[in-house]
Amino acid sequence: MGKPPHTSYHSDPRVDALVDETIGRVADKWTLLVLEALEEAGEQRFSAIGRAVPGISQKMLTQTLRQMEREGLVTRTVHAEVPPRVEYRLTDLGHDLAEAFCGVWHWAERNIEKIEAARAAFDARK
Amino acid sequence: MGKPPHTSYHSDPRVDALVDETIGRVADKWTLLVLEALEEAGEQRFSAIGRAVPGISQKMLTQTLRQMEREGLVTRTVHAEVPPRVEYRLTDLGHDLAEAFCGVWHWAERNIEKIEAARAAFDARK
DNA sequence: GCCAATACTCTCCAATGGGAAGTAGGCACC
DNA sequence: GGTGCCTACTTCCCATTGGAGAGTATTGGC
Repeated sequence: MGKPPHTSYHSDPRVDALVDETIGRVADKWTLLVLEALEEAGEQRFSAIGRAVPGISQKMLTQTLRQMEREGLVTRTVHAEVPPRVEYRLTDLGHDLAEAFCGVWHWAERNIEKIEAARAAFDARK
Repeated sequence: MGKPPHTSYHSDPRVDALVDETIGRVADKWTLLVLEALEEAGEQRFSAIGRAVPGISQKMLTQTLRQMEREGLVTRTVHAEVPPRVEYRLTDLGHDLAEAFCGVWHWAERNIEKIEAARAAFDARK
């Protein structure tokens, strides 16, 4: 659909496309988890974020942080020391996004049991 | 981090892990976009969803819908007709998730310009 | 001189995703 | 009565992505 009339506040397909594209870049697992970690702990250094997001590889952490920096979600501050220290902090934009995702986080918390049940049922049926 | 004391309502690492895992399965580009499409248009058939989510391949649409069905986000109704007709509809759980993501959608709408500006600045700098 | 610490960066391999073609199954048309 | 046609998949092949793990740059401390 090019999105039907419906009760939307806009219907500009270019805006829709842009929003979709933005969502596509922002709504992936690692971005969301890193966002969460930074929102909870404030300014953090590279390796601390890595510990806060279990399962992420260094490569993906670097990549995710770079992308987030590019989108204006985090700032990156390099301290010229040895050993090196690089700190990441959410921008206002990043903070707003974290708050927007907060609802999803709560949804997940609230519904873990329902989801597990749905999966068990689905797996049993198939 | 095992998540510091902080003002959280829980601190059970197993719950955290489960939530992370759930987020990981639910927070991907295609799931979010399909969720959006179904939330906007109500019950929809396979190919209509495909048209509503520009860029998705049939394979990913099938896969995403199956996974969403498994998580209990959508119901799948097959009408034994020719040509076949399969309709997908959000469950209450799926509807709640769509509402939770609503904030993200609005955030994207509100901040497209800031994001574009941040990207332009980043690309110019580097 | 050598090691430790940190934030990457690179290389190799496995998994994922897109594109296009194939499948099932019954009805309409010639 | 064979030939398409319609729709929701499914399969195959190939390019891209992601993970594991090793390598790199820097410099103060032993």
